[in-house]
Amino acid sequence: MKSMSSTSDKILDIAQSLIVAGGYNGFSYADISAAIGIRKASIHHHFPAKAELVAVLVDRYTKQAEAGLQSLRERAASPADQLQFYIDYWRSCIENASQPFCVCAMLASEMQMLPDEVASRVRAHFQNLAAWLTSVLQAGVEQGLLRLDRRPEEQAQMLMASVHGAMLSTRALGDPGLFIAIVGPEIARLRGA
Amino acid sequence: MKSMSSTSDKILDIAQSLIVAGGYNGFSYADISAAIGIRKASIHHHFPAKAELVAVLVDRYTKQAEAGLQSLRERAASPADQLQFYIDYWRSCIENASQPFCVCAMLASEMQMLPDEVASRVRAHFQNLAAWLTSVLQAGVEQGLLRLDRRPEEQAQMLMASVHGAMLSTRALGDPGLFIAIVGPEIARLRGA
DNA sequence: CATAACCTTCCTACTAGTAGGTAGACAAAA
DNA sequence: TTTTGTCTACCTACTAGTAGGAAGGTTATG
Repeated sequence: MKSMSSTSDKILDIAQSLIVAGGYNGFSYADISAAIGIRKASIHHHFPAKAELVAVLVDRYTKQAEAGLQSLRERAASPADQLQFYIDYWRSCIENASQPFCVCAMLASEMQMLPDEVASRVRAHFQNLAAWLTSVLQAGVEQGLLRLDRRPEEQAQMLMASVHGAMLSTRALGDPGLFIAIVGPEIARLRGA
Repeated sequence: MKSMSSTSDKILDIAQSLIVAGGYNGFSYADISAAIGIRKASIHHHFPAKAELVAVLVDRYTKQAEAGLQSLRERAASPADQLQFYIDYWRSCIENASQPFCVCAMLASEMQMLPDEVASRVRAHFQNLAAWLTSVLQAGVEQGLLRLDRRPEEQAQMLMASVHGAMLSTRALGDPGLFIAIVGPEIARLRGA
């Protein structure tokens, strides 16, 4: 059994952290090469083109996210707790700086100049996340645990925007605590103020 | 009387629209050159280095924004109306595609790899905007026109995040109507549900 | 007035360095 | 032996930035 991660996984890991830092145009094959001690040409062996690399990366990210959200749904007792765990996940990512921004949020800002194969996947992730939030909010309403003043799908979009906007302000102002200061009250209000 | 804009203004105009589309690393002197029919070297005459160009651009943007927000404060009758005009401004920018994203929000996402002279100015813009929103919310509370369930400065950060997040979702999902669908209810709730 | 000096703006032509990407050799493993 | 992964060496296109000069206007001086 080889528990070490494969080269292509390492490439994707580094590329992901570089994208989180600077977006699609903010990294190069040379950066990855330097980070994992492999030649540029070897990266091209695994991922012939940059657009393809990022498309695979977003696919992987979306799958991981979907699995995480799904398991959250199974483990967390109530819809309210599911929301809480969701934002707690991001809070810890931001506070320990392991991943201070969502890959797809980062790429979404550059949407207009992303290769089609990447842009469509980023859009899909937004749809997935909105759908998950919608269904959690919906369930919360049905169980009488959440109080919404809008339709679940609208409220889901509002919440998603709040989360992404909070990441942006956190980064712009360099204050890790700002994320939870923004998103926390939003969740609290949904719980029924 | 010369009503035509100067070359350096044209350079900044184009650079701004290119940054809105693709961020700091998403444009080059060659792009500007092609857009306004001037050689690259001539752009370097006006702005010796890219970091300087963008720093000047952000200064100009911040001044324009500050002037706009200030005049909004003087013209709009109530704090509630001031908020409404603020989001209406962005709604029209997004709907007619004249400027579908805030320059500083775009740059903020790349914060970690921005030259210092740019990063500090972007941070300043976030502080300015937060301060303006805070004071408007504060005034709304004092006049009994707005109902906040948090301190004005917290509520201002929440609103700012909502606006930026709404821009991001709008872009990611390619749905211009999404902006107002997200931000509208947020304002409505502040007005007192 | 004439003219010399200067300043601004733009140009052509260039540099060093980096981008993504390719060709082919080599070694090790299946 | 064929496949897989890595390498060296290279390519073309593009990056920011520089050197030096031409054209035109402005200002100072004779």
